[in-house]
Amino acid sequence: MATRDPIRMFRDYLRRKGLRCTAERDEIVQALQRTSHHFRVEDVVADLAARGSSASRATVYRTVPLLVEAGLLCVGDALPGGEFTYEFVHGRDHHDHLCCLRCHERIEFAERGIELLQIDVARHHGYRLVGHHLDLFGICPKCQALEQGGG
Amino acid sequence: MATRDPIRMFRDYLRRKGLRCTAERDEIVQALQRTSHHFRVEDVVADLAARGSSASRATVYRTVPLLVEAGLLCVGDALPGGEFTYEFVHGRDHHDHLCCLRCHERIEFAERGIELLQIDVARHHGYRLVGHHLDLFGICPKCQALEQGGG
DNA sequence: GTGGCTGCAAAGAATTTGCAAAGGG
DNA sequence: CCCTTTGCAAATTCTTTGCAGCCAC
Repeated sequence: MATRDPIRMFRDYLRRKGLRCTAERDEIVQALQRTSHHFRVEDVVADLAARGSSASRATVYRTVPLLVEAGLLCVGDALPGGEFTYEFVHGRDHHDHLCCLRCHERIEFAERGIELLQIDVARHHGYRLVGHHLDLFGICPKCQALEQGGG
Repeated sequence: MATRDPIRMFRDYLRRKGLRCTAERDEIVQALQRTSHHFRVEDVVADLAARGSSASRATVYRTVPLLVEAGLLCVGDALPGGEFTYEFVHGRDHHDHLCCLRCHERIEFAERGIELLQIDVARHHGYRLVGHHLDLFGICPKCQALEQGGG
């Protein structure tokens, strides 16, 4: 397994960018590993606070964009109020998402057929495909039921 | 051209849901047609204000989620500060994007096969599919050539 | 030793909400 | 008529920012 330590990956990224490796940044990455797979920034803040970490809310907010750029996080969908969800993508197989517009349930799926067609599209345009980002939006079964019941 | 009138599409949606067709909601859809293809909620608010529309900011915010669910709008990228961009989708004129990571060329494409598979995925999970957001990332032919030349 | 990083708390924005009045079906 | 929708503006909530001291390099 080539799964590398995410803390190390982030440090490598920071060094490449001439930024500094700090205890706070390490702690934030550790928090990502403890937090649920799909999470909000506030979840990380809460986790750190509960552990008595020295990393503050502001530092978390300042670090998240770096983590996204480093490839450790993906931006997910938005919650009412404009808050974002993120996904910790380190060391996991690629997958796409099916999201409920109502309750924001987030189902992961991998569809070989779609990926193959993507390769076709890229090739048709002469592109060498590197990656993709696919979100499907819809209404989940539960919310559909509520709808008919009189939601 | 099979493109249906978006106002009518929205009204149909509202009726299906037992919601009401109002002048304000019509005006918001009209504003979408005037606003640039990718826009922010505040752009719509500004457009309506400039026209002296009776639709207020609150109403716009309350209507946008309905438009997304109705399939007339797609959620686009997020801006710093948590603000969203939206995209006005004309019925079946929907398209996805193929982006070059080097030169940021942005090609639009529509691949029926992918869309059909998406419907399958959604159905398999019991979801009613409303929309999707797909970006392919790669290297365009020109940049590939430069690469080999010694980029 | 230097320049980036951090915490704190207040500022800044975007979005939501409550309530009474107006209007669609 | 009943129930949804609306406007207004305050409230809520997420995110950014300014500054002084600390710390990685």
